[in-house]
Amino acid sequence: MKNKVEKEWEKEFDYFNKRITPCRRAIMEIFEEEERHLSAEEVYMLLRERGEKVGIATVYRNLDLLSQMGLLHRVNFGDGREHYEMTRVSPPQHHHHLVCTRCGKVIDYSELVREEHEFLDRLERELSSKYDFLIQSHQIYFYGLCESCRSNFES
Amino acid sequence: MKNKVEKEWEKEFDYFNKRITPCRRAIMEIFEEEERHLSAEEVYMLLRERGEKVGIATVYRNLDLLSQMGLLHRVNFGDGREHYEMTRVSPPQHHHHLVCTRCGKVIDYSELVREEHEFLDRLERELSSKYDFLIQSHQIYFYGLCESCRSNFES
DNA sequence: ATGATATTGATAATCGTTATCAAAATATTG
DNA sequence: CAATATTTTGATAACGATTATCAATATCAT
Ligand SMILES: [Mn+2]
Ligand SMILES: [Mn+2]
Ligand SMILES: [Zn+2]
Ligand SMILES: [Zn+2]
Repeated sequence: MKNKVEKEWEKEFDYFNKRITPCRRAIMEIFEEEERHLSAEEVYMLLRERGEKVGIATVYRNLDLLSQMGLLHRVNFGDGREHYEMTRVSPPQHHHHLVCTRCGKVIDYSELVREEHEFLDRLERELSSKYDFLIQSHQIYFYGLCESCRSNFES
Repeated sequence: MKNKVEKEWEKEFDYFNKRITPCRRAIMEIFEEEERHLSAEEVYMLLRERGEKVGIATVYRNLDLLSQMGLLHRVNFGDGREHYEMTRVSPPQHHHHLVCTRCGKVIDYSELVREEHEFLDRLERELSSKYDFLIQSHQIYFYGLCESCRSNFES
């Protein structure tokens, strides 16, 4: 009886007619374990640490695929490379980002999600009708200076 | 009497101890005329059309400088290159962006700025104190499908 | 003018990402 | 199972945006 516990995301592969390859599974597991934003290069390194032998091109390909499937979120913090993070549905982990423009530090926040939802709902309705635009997702970025960058501020 | 009308942004160069070179002036004028998002390459082309002979490296350098000075906004629509737009203060033109994930089209919107301001003020206060983070700016992106991409949707 | 400093242009280098294409893995068919 | 079709992969070349280098030029302060 191979009653394997199916992970949430496994059914998505069926839906998209994609195979759950060792590489893809490993990438998903990495994002489940590491709870942070990872670049393609970082994912590649973590895969090798696990003993998975994969090419960097495949990592890029699969990060792309997983993003299109909605299993990962692609985020851009302005440092010249893309980062990815897991799309968590249970528990929901809707959040946005504070980005320090000096040191690049990124902080996740999920304050006022209720109010955000309220505001964005209204806004989305407004924009959808006015611009005939189907809104599927949104991202909010705050830019500024983190605590340590402010204290080390001499110039 | 050379009572030249000083532009709003000219004093910023004083403040930052930077010189108003022909290249920098031309770039600012381009952004004043073209009311759109321009990539470095596009700015470079427009400069050459004007007869300004400048190197592409100088364009990159100055777009960077002008952004740091706050005269330009740097925006990223996920197409692999940075774009810039003028920071307009009078009249204030605070706005955000709708990005079509299929064709890349970008729409400026400034709906519900009042409500946005209200909400973001609260949020900023919350975040500033909780994370000891000095917030200086923010950007909101909506991703989805534009009208024409939705109608041409067959697959 | 003289010397110090800032800016520029040409071009090489860097670096993240994508394209290519043959080999390997996996699914489908008979 | 065997034969065939399809998907996925790895190695590596190519690409494209951006940055670094460095000598030449322009501008500033004395
Ligand atoms: Mn995050
Ligand atoms: Mn805009
Ligand atoms: Zn910082
Ligand atoms: Zn579109």
